[in-house]
Amino acid sequence: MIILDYKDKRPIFEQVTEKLKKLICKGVIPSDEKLPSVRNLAVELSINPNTISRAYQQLESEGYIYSVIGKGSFVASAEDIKRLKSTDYKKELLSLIADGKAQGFSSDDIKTLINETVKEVYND
Amino acid sequence: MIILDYKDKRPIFEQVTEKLKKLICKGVIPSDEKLPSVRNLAVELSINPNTISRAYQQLESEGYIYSVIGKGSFVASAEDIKRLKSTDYKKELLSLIADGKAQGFSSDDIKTLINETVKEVYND
DNA sequence: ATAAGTGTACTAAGACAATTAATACAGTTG
DNA sequence: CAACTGTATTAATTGTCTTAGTACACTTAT
Repeated sequence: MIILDYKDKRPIFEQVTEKLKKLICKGVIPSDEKLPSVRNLAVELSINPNTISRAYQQLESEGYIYSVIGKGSFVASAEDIKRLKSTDYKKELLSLIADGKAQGFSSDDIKTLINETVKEVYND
Repeated sequence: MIILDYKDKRPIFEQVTEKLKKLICKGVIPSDEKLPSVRNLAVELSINPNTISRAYQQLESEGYIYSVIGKGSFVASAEDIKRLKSTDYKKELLSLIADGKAQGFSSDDIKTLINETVKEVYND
């Protein structure tokens, strides 16, 4: 389900956090579904359970999952995930477009670039 | 010209690299302009010359500047900067839009989100 | 020529974060 | 009761960042 990249210089717990987040956002792990246990995922990825725990705590602090002692960790509700996806994506988009403006791209420059890219990605 | 953020957990050389890159992309430091010397910028930022040197080498490896022993470091040509800005920006845009698609946003979803954001940023 | 200024390279040391290992606690489930 | 959950703590290790110091090769101005 997850493949770690040891060439990547970012911390492992951050990679795990990000990859789980993407799996959740893509719907691969549906809402209220149980995530692998801290210990099981640690074995699967051949890393320490503490590292998985840290990733889970990060995801919980961001609202993507909730953890219950004795039961496990679970993906947040569909409404929560939908809201998080939208706000997170908007935030990234805003940052990128603001950067573009700061670098001198005009409103039309940006729109053109974006339309080209959307066409590429969606093949239409 | 540059202010370091010691709350930021990223390495200092990375902050310096990024901030210089933005200054170059914004045209604050024009093409073929001489950058501050490794030692001068180190004094100005109260950090080690080695750290500045590492940032300059990073920028050179990406093509944003060129360094000459005995002379100094200089911003790349206008054509090079223009090309780098465009390709780098396209790369980020492509990554973000591909992510959006992977997360289930439709072509129209994306376009709507983007148009809203462009309006916000450019106030039109 | 000489001095000062340029980027670059190398080593040693210290600081810090990430990771691991081991153990323990509190709660749930069958 | 036994096996499983997430969480917490401590100690040790590892790797990267940063600094300090020194040195080299080159350019520029005096």
